Amino acid sequence: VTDSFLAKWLDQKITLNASEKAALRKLESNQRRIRRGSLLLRENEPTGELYILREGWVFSFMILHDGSRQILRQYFPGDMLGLGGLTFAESNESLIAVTDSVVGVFDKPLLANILAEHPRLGPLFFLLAQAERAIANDRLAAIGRTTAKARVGALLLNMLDRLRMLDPTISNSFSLPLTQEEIGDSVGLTAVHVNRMMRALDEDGLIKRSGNMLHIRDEARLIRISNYVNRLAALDMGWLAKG
Amino acid sequence: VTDSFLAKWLDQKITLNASEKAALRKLESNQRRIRRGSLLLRENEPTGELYILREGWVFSFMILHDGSRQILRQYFPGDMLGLGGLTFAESNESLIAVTDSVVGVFDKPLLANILAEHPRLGPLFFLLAQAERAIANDRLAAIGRTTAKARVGALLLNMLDRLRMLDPTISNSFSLPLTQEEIGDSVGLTAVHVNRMMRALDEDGLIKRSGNMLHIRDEARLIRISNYVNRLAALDMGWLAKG
DNA sequence: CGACCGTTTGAGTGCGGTCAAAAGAAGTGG
DNA sequence: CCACTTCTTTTGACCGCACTCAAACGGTCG
Repeated sequence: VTDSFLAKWLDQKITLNASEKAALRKLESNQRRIRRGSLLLRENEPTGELYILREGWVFSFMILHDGSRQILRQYFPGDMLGLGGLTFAESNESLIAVTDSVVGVFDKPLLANILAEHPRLGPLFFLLAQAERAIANDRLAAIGRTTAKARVGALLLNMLDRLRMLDPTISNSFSLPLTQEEIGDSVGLTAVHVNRMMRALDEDGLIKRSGNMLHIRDEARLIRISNYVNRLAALDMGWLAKG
Repeated sequence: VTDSFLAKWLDQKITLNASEKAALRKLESNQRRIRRGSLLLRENEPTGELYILREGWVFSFMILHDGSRQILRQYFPGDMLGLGGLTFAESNESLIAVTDSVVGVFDKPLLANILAEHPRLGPLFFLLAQAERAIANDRLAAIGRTTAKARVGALLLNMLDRLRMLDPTISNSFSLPLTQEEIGDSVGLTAVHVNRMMRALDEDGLIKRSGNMLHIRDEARLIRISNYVNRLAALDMGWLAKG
C-alpha cells in the first residue's frame, strides 16, 4: 500500500500525525481499477461503498426526468467520492470515470470506526465539506447569473486550478478529456452552444485548443470575463487543532 | 438559556447524550436579535463569527461583478450559518434576515473546543454537511437544467418541506416572506419572469396566493412538473454511532 | 475502409430578459 | 389618522441569448 492521496492533500493544510495518516491509508488500501467510461456508482441504487480517487478523472451527475443530465462536480486525485450515500440509503448522484482511474474503496462501518478512533478527523472532514460548499456556491452563482461564455470560462479556470494543486509544474496548459457535451452538462448549456463559446474564447485570444490540449493564453482576462475566483488559494484550516 | 435548536433538530436523527446537548446549548447561549432586512454578515469581510438560527428566516447570497445577486440558500431555525468563514478568512457569502430573527453567536475557538471535547459531534457535523450538499445538488440541477416554472415550483416545495420539519402541523400553506425579486435571485430568474410563472402556477390550479400566504393546491402535480425530490424525508445518520 | 463519435457550422425558434409604466401595498413622518 | 414616499406586484411590447434541428466534417477504432 502506497501513501494516502487524501492524506497528502490534507497534510498541506494541517499537520497530521502518524496514526491519522495510517488511518487514512486504510481507507485507500482496497484499490480498484476503473475503465474509462464505466459507471462507478449508479443513481438511486442502494450502496454502502465510498471511494477516494487516486488516479484519473471522475465526475458525478444526475439524470432529470426529461432525460437531461446535470454534471455536479469534477473529481481529481485525493477527493472523496460517493458521499451522497453517507446520509441517504440511495445516492442521488452517479459517478462515471472520464479517464482510466484508480480508487480506494471503503464502506460506512470502516469510516465510522476511523472517525471514532481519530477525533480530529471528523472535524477536519467537516471543514473540508464546508470548503467544497463554498466552491459549489460559486458554481451555483455562475450557472444562475452569468452568461454562457463566462460559465465555460469559469469551468476551464477551475479545472486548471484543481490540476495545479496536484501538480505545481502545470502552468497554463492541460489535457481536457471532457467532450463539449460534458462541458455543457456541467454548466447548464447545450453542446452546440458550448462549441460556439469555445470558438469565441479562442477567437478572443483567451484560450488555444489543439487536440484535447487546452492552453489558457490570457488568464487574467479570462478570470475577469468569467467572474472567476480561485477559492482554493485561500483555504485555511489551521485554527482547528494544534495537535 | 433555553434548549438548543440545533440539538432538537439533530436529536431527531441520532440520539445525543446530555453532555453533547449541553455543548450545543453553549453554541447558542450568546443570543442576538436581528432586525428584518439587516445584514448579519457581509461578503469579503473578515469575520470569526458563526451563528445558529433560532427564530426567523435568513438567506445567504453573493453579489457578482455586474451587480446581480445570487441567493444561495434559505435558512430556518436550527440551521448553522456563516460556515463559509470556517475555511476562509473572508466569507464568500453575505447573510441577511428576511424576517426579525434571533441567532446564537459563537466563534471558531469555541467551536474547536467543543469539537475536541465531544468526538461524536465532528463526524455528525460532517454528515450534516453532506446532507446539505445533496440538497444543493438538486438545486444546481434545477437551475442548470429545468424550466423557469419548474424552478419556482421546486423552490416553493422545498420551503414547504423545510417548514414542515419544524412544525408538523403545517399542511399545505405557509407565509412566504420573500419578494418575487428574491425568489428570482434564488433560482436564477428575473423578478418579472417570476411573476409570470407564479401567475401561471396559480392559473394551472397548482398554487393559490393571498397576501403573502401561499397555498399549495395540488402538491403531487406540482412535484411532478417541478422535478422535485424531498431529500429530507430519507435522511439517515443512525449508522454513525451507537453511543 | 466503414462505422461511430465528437466537433463545427448554419438557419430558424422560443424562453426568459429588458424596458417601461401603472396599480397596489406598506412604511414613515407630521 | 392622513399624506407622502417607497417598495412590490402586475402587465405589455419588444429583444436577444441560448436552444433546436439539421447537415457536413474530422478523427479514431475495430
